[in-house]
Amino acid sequence: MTTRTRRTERRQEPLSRERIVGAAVDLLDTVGESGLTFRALAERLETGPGAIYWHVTGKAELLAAATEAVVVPAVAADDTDRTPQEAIRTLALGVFDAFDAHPWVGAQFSRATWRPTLLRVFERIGRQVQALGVPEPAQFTAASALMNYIVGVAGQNAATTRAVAPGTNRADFLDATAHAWSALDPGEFAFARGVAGRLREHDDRTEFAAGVDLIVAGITGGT
Amino acid sequence: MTTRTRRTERRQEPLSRERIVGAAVDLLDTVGESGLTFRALAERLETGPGAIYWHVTGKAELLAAATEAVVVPAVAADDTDRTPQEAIRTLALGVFDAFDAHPWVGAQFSRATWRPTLLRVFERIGRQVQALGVPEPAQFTAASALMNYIVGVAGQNAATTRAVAPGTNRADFLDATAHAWSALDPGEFAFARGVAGRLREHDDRTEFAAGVDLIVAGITGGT
DNA sequence: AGGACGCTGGAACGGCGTTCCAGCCGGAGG
DNA sequence: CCTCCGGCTGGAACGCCGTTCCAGCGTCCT
Repeated sequence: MTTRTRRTERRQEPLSRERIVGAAVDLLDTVGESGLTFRALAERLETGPGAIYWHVTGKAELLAAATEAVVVPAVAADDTDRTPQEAIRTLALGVFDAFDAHPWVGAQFSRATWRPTLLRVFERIGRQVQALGVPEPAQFTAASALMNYIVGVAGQNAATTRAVAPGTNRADFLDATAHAWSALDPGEFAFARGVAGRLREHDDRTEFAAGVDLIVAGITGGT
Repeated sequence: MTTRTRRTERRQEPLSRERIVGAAVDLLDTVGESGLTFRALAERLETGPGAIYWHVTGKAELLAAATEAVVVPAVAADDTDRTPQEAIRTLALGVFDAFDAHPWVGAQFSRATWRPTLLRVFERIGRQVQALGVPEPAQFTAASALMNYIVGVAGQNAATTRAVAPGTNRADFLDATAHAWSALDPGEFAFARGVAGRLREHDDRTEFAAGVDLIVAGITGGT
């Protein structure tokens, strides 16, 4: 039976930038940042490393494309029938959840190749700032502050929770951390020791959202 | 003249963890993150790569030690004779300036090896939060919010300004960015186009400090 | 039918982090 | 004084990485 009856699947579906970026996101999600390798990517796509370079220029562009593929949908929520405050909150939580689900994304925003993606986030935030009625001269500063807070704090949070070994649940991790803090030097780390117990009951996501609301309140005049 | 008259300089001052970390910081500052190589480090220390491993366990520990060497002095300012608000502001600007002077530090805080350093920052912030008179149940949340803002936003700012090619000055860079934004698609990037001109006159450091003040005001009750 | 070309994928290169180990060198013990 | 020993050194080597190169496949145009 050497004859192939099914001619339509020639060898496989052809390579494409989309398929490559998709496989890269998968690899980053499952094996982590160090697991994204041109060789591993080639194996998953059943090809050689060289073929990938026909579609992307190198690893930097690949990481940028993977970042964009994750972040852009997360900030593309529908705005209609929402107050600007609600829209900003939704957008912020979209970024937060995307960073949380794909811990490698936060690190990308500390590197140099993120610019187009960040500009998209800035644009969406800026439009809501306009809708808030912020006067034109203050719009740039207001949008910058919000964007820096959202991307910066969400990234910082993702870096913190990434320390959790995969498989352990959040409660166990917080328990272990609280225990470690309680054992710190009482002189040097008095404050951390004292608040160690609060670790168990706090909720990063809620506190992140509260921070967004606080900045929005500050922007709109605080009156 | 094959005889060595100077016997005192045997070969060099001996290797030590301190000297290695110092050279690593130098290398990171001058050549950037990709310039920190065990081979380059060995050459600068006039030794071989193997010798370095007697003093540090690997590159991860080396990066963590370099980060600590830069950040800890930056947050160790003298607190006496300051209001808590002033102390927090000074601390925040210390982190901001350290991240700005050593752009590779911000990226470290998105990775997994920063924990001891971050805890030191948290401790210092927490003590000032206590001094502000924040009630005990809210201290943890308040200190977390401040720390996340300070580290997150300072890191984000450092990543943005790092895009500047070394040698170009800030005004030229802002000019070029403003020009690029003005050329964006009017439909997709209406807001960014509109505020492009504001880029030239804004000051990241001042706006960062204003954000810190805003959060402090929110923490202390906002009355 | 034949040529051209987009696309493939395996081989190869230089450089990386890391490991290994032969040997140096200063001080403790005879 | 010599000898031995162990902390410390530094160069060689290993495996893996990103990237480049190129012979050849398949498809479409002429």
